[in-house]
Amino acid sequence: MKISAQEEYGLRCLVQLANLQEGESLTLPQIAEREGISTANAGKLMWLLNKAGFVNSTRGTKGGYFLARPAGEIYLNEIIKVLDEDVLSSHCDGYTGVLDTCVHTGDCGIRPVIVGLHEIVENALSRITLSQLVGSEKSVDAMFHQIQGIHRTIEPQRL
Amino acid sequence: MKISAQEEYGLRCLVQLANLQEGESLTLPQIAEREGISTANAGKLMWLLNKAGFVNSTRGTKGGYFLARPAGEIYLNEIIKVLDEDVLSSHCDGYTGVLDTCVHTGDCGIRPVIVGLHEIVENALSRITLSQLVGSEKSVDAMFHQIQGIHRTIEPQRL
DNA sequence: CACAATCTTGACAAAAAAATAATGTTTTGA
DNA sequence: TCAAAACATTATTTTTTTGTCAAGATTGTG
Repeated sequence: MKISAQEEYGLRCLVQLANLQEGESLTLPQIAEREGISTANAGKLMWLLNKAGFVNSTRGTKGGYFLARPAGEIYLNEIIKVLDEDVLSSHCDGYTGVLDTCVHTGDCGIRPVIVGLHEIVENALSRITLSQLVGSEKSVDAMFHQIQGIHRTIEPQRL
Repeated sequence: MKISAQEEYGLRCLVQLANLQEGESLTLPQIAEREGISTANAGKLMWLLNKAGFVNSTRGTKGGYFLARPAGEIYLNEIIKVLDEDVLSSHCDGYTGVLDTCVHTGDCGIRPVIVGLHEIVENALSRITLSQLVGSEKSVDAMFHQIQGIHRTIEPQRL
């Protein structure tokens, strides 16, 4: 179970915009440089996020991207759902092996686990807004664990 | 965030073996048929699971696969870690964009969220054994939610 | 012992995802 | 008005993930 490239980079681009002051915006080359991705890739991601209503843009010189809503009102579960194209709702159609429909269509012992995991993740993400990701790693870590009620004994560090 | 094909099919194959009585085993064609996947694919998955120590096999006529340990002693988090190749530990090296290292190596605001999500999932999976997946969908669903302490108002159903 | 059933393993092909390229449209300002 | 800067959209290429194939190795059976 892992985060896709689209989720990772899309979220990171949004955090960049969440860092801006009212009235400011970022161009594609600026976003691309700040995240270490290509301008073309940034363009595609922002196009997606624009279509989904998370960001707005203005064209022409002095143009750029900015959040369509206050960062404090954008929850991570909404973002992930768009960037991941709501993968749960098509799960059973996606793993049918060589057949047309999954052999476990009737009564499936692992489906509750898949659904349950997604519920858990969705639930965790639905408690976090974009604005809560703008601080330092340490502060975000503390926020996350406070909200989720998990306690850790070691310091967060590079993986 | 989604389950990979390897995780899905690998887990399903293990559940098939968990259904067996002591002394029984399943051949690759049998596993393949029961899961609706090709024999070749089943072979690859079982090879992986064998290497990881979850199953044992005997060759020749009357050969086949069986669990290396009692199903009640095999936890889902161990299985997923093998089938997913422990993706968390290489996360930061995997999303470096066009650069050699991630721009957020020093202080990263979203890393705690990624790590935290994996902790949550890992924690949920570490409470479930293979033997708990052998029942009906309804019973597995009840088990899952009882263990995780989550309550749902709607019935589980096909996605 | 020979043969058939079975697992093992590495190479290869197909499909999906990700990234890039190309082309077009809009806006600003000299 | 025209050129430059910027976004918008679709097509193409590249990379990664999945799945398949084929040749080899092992074991049981008659």
